[in-house]
Amino acid sequence: MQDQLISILKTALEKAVAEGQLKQQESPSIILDIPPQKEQGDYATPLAFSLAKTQKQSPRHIASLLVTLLNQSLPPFIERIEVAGAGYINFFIKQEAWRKTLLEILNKREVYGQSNLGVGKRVLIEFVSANPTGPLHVAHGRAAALGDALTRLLRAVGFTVEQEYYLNDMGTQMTLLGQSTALRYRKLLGEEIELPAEAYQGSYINDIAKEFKDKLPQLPQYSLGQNPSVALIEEEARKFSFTKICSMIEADLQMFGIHFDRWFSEAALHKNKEVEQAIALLRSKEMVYEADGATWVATTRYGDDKDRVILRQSGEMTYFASDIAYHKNKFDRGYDRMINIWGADHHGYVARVKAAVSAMGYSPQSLDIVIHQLVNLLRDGKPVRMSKRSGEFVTLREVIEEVGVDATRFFFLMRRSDTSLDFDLALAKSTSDENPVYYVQYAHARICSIFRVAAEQGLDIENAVLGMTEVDLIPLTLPEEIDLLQKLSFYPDTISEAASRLEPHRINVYLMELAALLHRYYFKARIITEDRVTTRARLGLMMAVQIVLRSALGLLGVTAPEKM
RNA sequence: GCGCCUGUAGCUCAGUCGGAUAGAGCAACAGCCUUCUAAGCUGUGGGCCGCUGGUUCGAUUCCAGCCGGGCGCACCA
Repeated sequence: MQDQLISILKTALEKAVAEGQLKQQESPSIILDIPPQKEQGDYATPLAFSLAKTQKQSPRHIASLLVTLLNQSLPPFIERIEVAGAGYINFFIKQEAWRKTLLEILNKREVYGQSNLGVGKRVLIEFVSANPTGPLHVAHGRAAALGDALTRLLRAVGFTVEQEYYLNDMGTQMTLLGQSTALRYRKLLGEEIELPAEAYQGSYINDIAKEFKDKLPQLPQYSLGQNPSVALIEEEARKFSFTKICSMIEADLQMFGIHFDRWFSEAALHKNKEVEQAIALLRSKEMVYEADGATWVATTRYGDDKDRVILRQSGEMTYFASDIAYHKNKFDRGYDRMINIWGADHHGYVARVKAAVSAMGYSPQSLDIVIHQLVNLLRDGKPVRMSKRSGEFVTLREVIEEVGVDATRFFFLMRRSDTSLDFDLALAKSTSDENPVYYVQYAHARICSIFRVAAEQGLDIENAVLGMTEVDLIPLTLPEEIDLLQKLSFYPDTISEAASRLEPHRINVYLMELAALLHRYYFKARIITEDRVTTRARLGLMMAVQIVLRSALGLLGVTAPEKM
């Protein structure tokens, strides 16, 4: 519908130019709005205002000129077009047009709303990528929900999307992890040991150490009756803990409904000499220099605040060196787009990574870095204190176990990612009208319930809807019905917008609006009436709402329950 | 001090590629269940869109400066 309006407006513009009524100019982007008042029509465009300046004519004049031209060949779905206010062009749509939309939904079913904007394009989306030193906590959950919803959105508009988790499986923190487990292990054996402050403290380390204790005797040193060295224990503990924690993380994600296509190992980058190659590439671009005993990349040349070290005085590589190699690897895999999802605590890295990408000769425009702000976990409005140092943080698993996958996902996605998020556990769990998840799911369940009652009365829904034509939908004339139809017709636009702006929260907002209209309608009118013709039309409408609710919930990874 | 994000109703937030009288939920108050699920619906009140200036026919939206909040500013990960 919107596309058609835009295209007839374009035609009218061209005509006006051809007839000399308007000067030739760059075709302006045509914006369609919903007027604030019903009397102002179904759609409106402020096009005349934006033309007024370059055309040196009053908006009102331009608007009436365009309306005259539009009226010369009015498409059948338009009732009339008016000039309003200082120069708005208002469109009044015939009801039959809405009926066409409904039929389209009933025909397309779950593919309604999808488009092909991204067909043939491959996207790599990297998210979560938490260090494998402990279980995922709530902030990772937001990243996980976001990455997965973006994946679903991008797939809905035709992109081929791969999900990847970058695994920091080497370096200081892995050493520290091994030491932490080893210390706990030795404590279990009765040694008197103070745990250093920097060691990982969580109780999960203790659990891992217990398992480790059972496993360690299998080492050859033991069978030979020798005592293994501390270094060996730490090395074994590192490998063991890493494997354990990775499977913990994977299990948590699986519980959350997320399965990565690829776990990308940082260690593999080093093993395959890719870090060296990336540095060599930068060297060839004369981006690398030595100073103060370290090796630097001149990222300031590409807009970073300061140059960055890649090889420390000690001879060790920094993580930034791996990151450079990782991004080189991504670009070399030939994706059309790459998306990274990072927490706000990493936003300082955006400039340096983009700089490194540019410096290697790749296009930084192909890389989107989505930053999400942190999560404030609340219970009944009061903050839940978290401290990673003491190991007392709320894990994603705990949240999911307490409030469920659906509510957790919905809450994480409800807000724009660059605003901080209040997540109230008590609210997410409550089954009251304060809780938007249930509000939306209830709308879906309600429709299912209507269908069950209809079925009891011998109405075959599928049959009733199958082969429906416009004529069958004529009974849909209530304002609440038109509102629903109109909202349904915006679904494809909502998806494209959410996908192109990488903003899944637009789907949450849409869902709440659609659910509100459904609930309102439910109280205004009975679906199943004595009148077979009306009943059939209304069932068709309910089916369309159900299809869209289910589809939109699906984009968020939230289920659409049949019963509540 | 510098950088990024943010400031909209009492609270939590939509809206912002400049456009008509700025929206929703919650909270408050007043109503609605012999009828397809009341996890719902209806109504009322509630706003210098942080402040100041600039650009514009028009600014909550763009720009600059200030003020407040969050997060970063390592040869840490």
